[in-house]
Amino acid sequence: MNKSELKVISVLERVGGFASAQQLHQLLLRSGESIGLTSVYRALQSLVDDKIVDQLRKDDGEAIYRLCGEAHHHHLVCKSCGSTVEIEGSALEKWAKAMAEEHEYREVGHLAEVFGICPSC
Amino acid sequence: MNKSELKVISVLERVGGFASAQQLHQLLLRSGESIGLTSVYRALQSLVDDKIVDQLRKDDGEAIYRLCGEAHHHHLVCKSCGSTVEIEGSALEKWAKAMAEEHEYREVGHLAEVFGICPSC
DNA sequence: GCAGAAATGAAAATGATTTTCATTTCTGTG
DNA sequence: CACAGAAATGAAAATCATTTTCATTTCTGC
Repeated sequence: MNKSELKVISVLERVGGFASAQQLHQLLLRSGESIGLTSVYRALQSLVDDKIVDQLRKDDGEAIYRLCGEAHHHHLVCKSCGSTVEIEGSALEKWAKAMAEEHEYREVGHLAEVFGICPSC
Repeated sequence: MNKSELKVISVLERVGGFASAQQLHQLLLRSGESIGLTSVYRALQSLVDDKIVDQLRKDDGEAIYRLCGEAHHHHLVCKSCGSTVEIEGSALEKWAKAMAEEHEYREVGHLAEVFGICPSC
């Protein structure tokens, strides 16, 4: 855990939700920290790898990040307001793995989202 | 509905699942069609606007597309050659339903694909 | 204190996607 | 058919988030 990662974690705590790498960089600069955009990306990458930060994609493809202590998981996305809830996905992981093994696929990844209308919409 | 859109629809039918714009372009060229990458992007954009095609994002931010309204099933997609295998998804269906109920979401649907490298690649 | 390792960031590279723009194809009309 | 305006096409350039490179700085253990 190096300096950049600590800075990024602290700004993510302050934000309390999703933010893009560029936004986080701006916020850090504005609050007086000295850090390069490169280091923000590197820190985020490493935090994502360590499963300290959760990364997903906006519709336009830009990555957004938030703190998340949990293991790999998926989202329940509201079709109406766009709010997301983390959901538990171990059943899904098992399924994806089993399917891939059954057909002898290598380097397997998966993609899953559940859509619906949230209670408040 | 112009020529490019027809070509893109026909290749999407052939693929039967998700594919990126670049993959679709390659497939079209390989099957003897003459079409520019620009036109593939333009056609996809317009088909997405018309809700004929679904667009989503892989983890790396690349957009992938598939025809809407295809019978509901899931695929194991080869990242390298694009070939697909239909896979059994009842475990997944149950999972999606359970997650949605747990969070009181209504009108639930889901998307799931498993990616990997097929045995022959 | 010092050598080697790790971290840093500016600048260049990358790669998907979008835009520009000149050219080609289509469409309807007389 | 001819012809004008509209739509479609695609090559090349532009865009933009992200990654890589690489020279420099900071750390670490001895």
